[in-house]
Amino acid sequence: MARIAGSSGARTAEAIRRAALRLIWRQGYAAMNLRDLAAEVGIQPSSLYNHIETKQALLFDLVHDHLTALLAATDAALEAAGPDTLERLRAFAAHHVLYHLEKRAEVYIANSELRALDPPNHGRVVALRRAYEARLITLLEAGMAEGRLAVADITVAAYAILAMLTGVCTWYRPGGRLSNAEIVDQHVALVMAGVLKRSAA
Amino acid sequence: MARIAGSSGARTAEAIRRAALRLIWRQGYAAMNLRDLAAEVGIQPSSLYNHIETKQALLFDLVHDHLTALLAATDAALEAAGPDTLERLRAFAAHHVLYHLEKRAEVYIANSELRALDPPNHGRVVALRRAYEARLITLLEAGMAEGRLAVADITVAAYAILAMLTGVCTWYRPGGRLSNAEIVDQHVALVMAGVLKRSAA
Amino acid sequence: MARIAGSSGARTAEAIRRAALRLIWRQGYAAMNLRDLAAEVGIQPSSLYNHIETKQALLFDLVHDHLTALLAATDAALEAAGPDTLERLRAFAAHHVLYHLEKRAEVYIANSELRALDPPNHGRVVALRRAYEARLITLLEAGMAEGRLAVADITVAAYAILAMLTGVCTWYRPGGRLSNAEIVDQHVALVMAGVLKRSAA
Amino acid sequence: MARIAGSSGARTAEAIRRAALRLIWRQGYAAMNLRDLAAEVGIQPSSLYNHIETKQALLFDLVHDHLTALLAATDAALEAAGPDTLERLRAFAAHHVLYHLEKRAEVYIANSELRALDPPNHGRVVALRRAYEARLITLLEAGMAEGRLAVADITVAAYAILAMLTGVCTWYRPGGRLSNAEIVDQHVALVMAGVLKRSAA
DNA sequence: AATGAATGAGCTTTCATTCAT
DNA sequence: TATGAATGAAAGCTCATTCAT
Repeated sequence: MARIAGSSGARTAEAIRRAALRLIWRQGYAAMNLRDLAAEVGIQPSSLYNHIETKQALLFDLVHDHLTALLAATDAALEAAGPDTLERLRAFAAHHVLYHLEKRAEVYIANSELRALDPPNHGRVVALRRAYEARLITLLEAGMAEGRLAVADITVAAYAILAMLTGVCTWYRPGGRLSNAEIVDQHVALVMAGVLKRSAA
Repeated sequence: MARIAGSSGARTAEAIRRAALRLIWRQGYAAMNLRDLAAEVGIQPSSLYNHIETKQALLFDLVHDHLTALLAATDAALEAAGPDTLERLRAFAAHHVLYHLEKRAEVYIANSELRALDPPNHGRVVALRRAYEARLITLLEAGMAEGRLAVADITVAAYAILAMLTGVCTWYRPGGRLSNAEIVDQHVALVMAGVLKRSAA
Repeated sequence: MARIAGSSGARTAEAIRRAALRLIWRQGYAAMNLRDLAAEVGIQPSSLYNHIETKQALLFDLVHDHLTALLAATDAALEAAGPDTLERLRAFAAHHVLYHLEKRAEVYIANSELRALDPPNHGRVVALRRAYEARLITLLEAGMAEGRLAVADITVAAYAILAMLTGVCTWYRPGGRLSNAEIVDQHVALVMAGVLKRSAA
Repeated sequence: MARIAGSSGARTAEAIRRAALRLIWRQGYAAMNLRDLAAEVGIQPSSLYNHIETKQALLFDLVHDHLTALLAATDAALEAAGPDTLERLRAFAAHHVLYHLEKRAEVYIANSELRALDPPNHGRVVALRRAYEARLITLLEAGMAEGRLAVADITVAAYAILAMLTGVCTWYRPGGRLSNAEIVDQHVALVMAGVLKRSAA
């Protein structure tokens, strides 16, 4: 008899990814062990290998898939924001914060476990990150060219902005005092206040 | 690395701390192993135990000593800045960035290896971190009370600012295009632009 | 030793127990190391952990299982001896010697490695030992109450008898000059001569 | 200035022996470590080597000195008992128990840590033990020759008696319910009752 | 797809011992 | 006589991974 779709196998694979995400987020890649991962999923360690290639490949998949999805979602948000540079910048910041609020584990891992990737995987992931950062740098360059933004150094500003926006992952707890929208708005405001030419708001 | 000739105990202990700092920074606490640490110092793994209690105690010492030193240096910088709230805020931001530029390894470890501390050590370190964050929160509260700052939420602003300023550790490389002073100035400007009430600059 | 071909898990587990028994008997628990144990069984040291929890748990299992089996076998022997107190006492002594001749390793370990058990395990084993000693003490009390035994102090007598009977483990070598039956008989005779009231033989 | 007799050095050496005796008694030779021994004495581990040659030599000294002293004291007790075989046997048993009550640690170590001695040391100690056992065997042989004792096998009887008398070390606690004299008397009685020819008491 | 058993490499840590001071 | 620092060997145990079933 044929295996039904969404079968136990696929469900197990997805459970492994979810559990790995959580464990690596909390403990780090090196500190996570496959025993604990298997236990979390409710299978034996050896059974993991029906679904993953190696521990390293699992990490790469998680990071790679996250960055690919982030890039696609960002491009969609910029598209939706229309052609105006400041609108696109606001949209970038808002989307970044919101996405990062919702995918804290993925984000954290993609940032902090880069070093755990072996060289070939590392290269591919760094390329994706560069592509993402380029979205912001392009906007800052456009804003400068249009005379509507004022930053001393575009690269430094881009990294500072990304650091600030990403920082939300560190302290955010769902169900906290502030709504996601409030958090997003405040961060967008901080960014825009930091980069806008005084006369251009 | 070569054996440190005529190494007194104190010199070996310091070499261990320096090497551990570097290795944990690059690889993370869990991924660092004591064989490599010993090799870096030029001694046998068992000799480490003449100078450290355990790997865990070594991590705690590094984090604890860093946070204690940061707190002391920050208080000195604030003292030197005089009584004006905005001056003190600028001094805090400037000092934070400069200190973080110079102690990137310590900072990174103190931030990202908190989770590797066992519960008693974790508690003591978190208390120190809270004390440091309180320095900034106090300044923001004072600025708000004086009507010279405008932020929607002080806690969120504090964490966002700290995230941005600390982010410098991620990308800074000594000998890069910008001087430390330029990096500091730009970050101070970004912070002040973000929090100043428009009429109060 | 050679690899056990087609070893099922249970067979390996049993081989580990047998080898551990022998090694601990000869060298003591602290002096036995798991590398040697594994080599004796014909597996790698890490493979031991598919069958034991820890070295300490292995010791506890050996001691606990021995004492449980000894208690059960003793009760069966007493049952078979019928109701007469002196018959039961003879049966106890005979069974003790015979069992100890055949299980010298288990006995020795249970006696001399008590101190190597960690506190919780130690407590459980001591309770089993007390239960065993109580079998003899009960018989001596009954014999005294019936006026057929004469000992100055029942507890001292019980310990002295157990020490004497157990002492056989120290010097017995299978295939020696005396048959097991002769050794048993002589020890029973020594015990009975020591405790019988002169008029009651 | 000359070193005074009973100087700190000699006192340290004696303290080491006393502490080693206690630790080996409680934990066994293999489980005792020189760190703990040094701590017990109040010096650093490396300082032990001003007083002992090796851990192994320390064990040998303790065992050897004990057996030598035991032999000498036994011979003195037999001498004092006069020429009568039964008197000498009673004296032997009484002396054995009393000596063992008072030197429980030494006795235990000499019995159970034989296996921890390396071959040359082991041989020398076994010779001393044999010499001691020979004292009892000689008495039993004499008693048999005189027709006053009745045992099935002299060697078995000797080992059984020694096991019983030595067993006192296992359970004796100073300050217990019975006086040393009572314990001694009871054991002497058990021995004599076990070996006397019925008509010869 | 799942598993129990095995493995080799590696981990942190302990150990008895040495030696210059 | 005492010690702090060093060491090589070894300890118990964990790890990611393999493979026959």
